[in-house]
Amino acid sequence: MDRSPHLALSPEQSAIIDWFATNARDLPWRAAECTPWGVLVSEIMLQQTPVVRVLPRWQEWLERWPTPAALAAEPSGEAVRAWGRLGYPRRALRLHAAALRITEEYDGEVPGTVAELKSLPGIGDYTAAAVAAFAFGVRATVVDTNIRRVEARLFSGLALPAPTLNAAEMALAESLLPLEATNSVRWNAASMELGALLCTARSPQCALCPVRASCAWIAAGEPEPIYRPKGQPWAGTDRQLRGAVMAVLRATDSPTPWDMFFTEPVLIGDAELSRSLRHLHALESENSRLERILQDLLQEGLAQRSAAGLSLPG
DNA sequence: AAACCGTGGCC
DNA sequence: TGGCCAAGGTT
Repeated sequence: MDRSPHLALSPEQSAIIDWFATNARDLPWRAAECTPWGVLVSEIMLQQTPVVRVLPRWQEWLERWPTPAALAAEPSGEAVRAWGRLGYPRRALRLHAAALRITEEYDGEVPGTVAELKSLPGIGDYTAAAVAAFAFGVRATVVDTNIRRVEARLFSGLALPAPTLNAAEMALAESLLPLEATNSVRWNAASMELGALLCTARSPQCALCPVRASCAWIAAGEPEPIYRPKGQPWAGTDRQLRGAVMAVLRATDSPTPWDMFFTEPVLIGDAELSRSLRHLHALESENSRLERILQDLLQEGLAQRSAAGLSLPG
């Protein structure tokens, strides 16, 4: 009662936070007993990856490596292998590197400030703010794709946020962040969840939205997006080839003979992967591209070479 | 700044 | 069916 006026939430913010209180998903990294390490692992896994795909991997990781020190004690290749098919395996490598830094420089405790978190590999603006807010209760401006979309529609009347995060969006997000820490965390989590569950990129469920009456996008007549998102090609790309090679390396503990990547048939892993790699190889009149890909993977530390062939670092 | 980096599900 | 999308980071 009787709070200072400048600490008050706007009606829209109160409505979204109230909606979150009864509609939030029961995700394990939101549990009270979840450690900062658990939050950090979840945030890395969730980068560009749907929740449903993350859930089983996150459970496995936290059981196997309940602390940063536990992960740091194993070779990075184990992290990459346990990453499974989450995609962007560099995330696993960087998370392992972050665990090493946390173990050595922070006595095994995940740091709790945005600046410290951002200095760790694989942690950028979003993840640093998210871990600080959700694991430590820090007032930090969390801006992810969901929050950007919610704020673009609700306050800017746009169908979608800009192609890349810009200064105006950041300023808007900062101006909206509640001053009091607990409320700021609630706002971050609630606006993100609204974007994930109702205010979705396609077919938003406005009928269920707690702030539909004050939504600038609805008021404007739900205009179409101003731009056309750039699609990312896949078939025949380096990414597809890298993915196929990584799948082969993940599937076995023993090094894959180097020549096996250039000769047919590739009989490692399951049949689907074998077909995939053979197909890609057949498309190449030269092997220079595959050679380059393998060198890239070696240089990045996603793979290591030995006399016996190529394998995950171990 | 724009391109690159995996994967799979959905309409 | 295939383009779009998913709690981004790095160069």
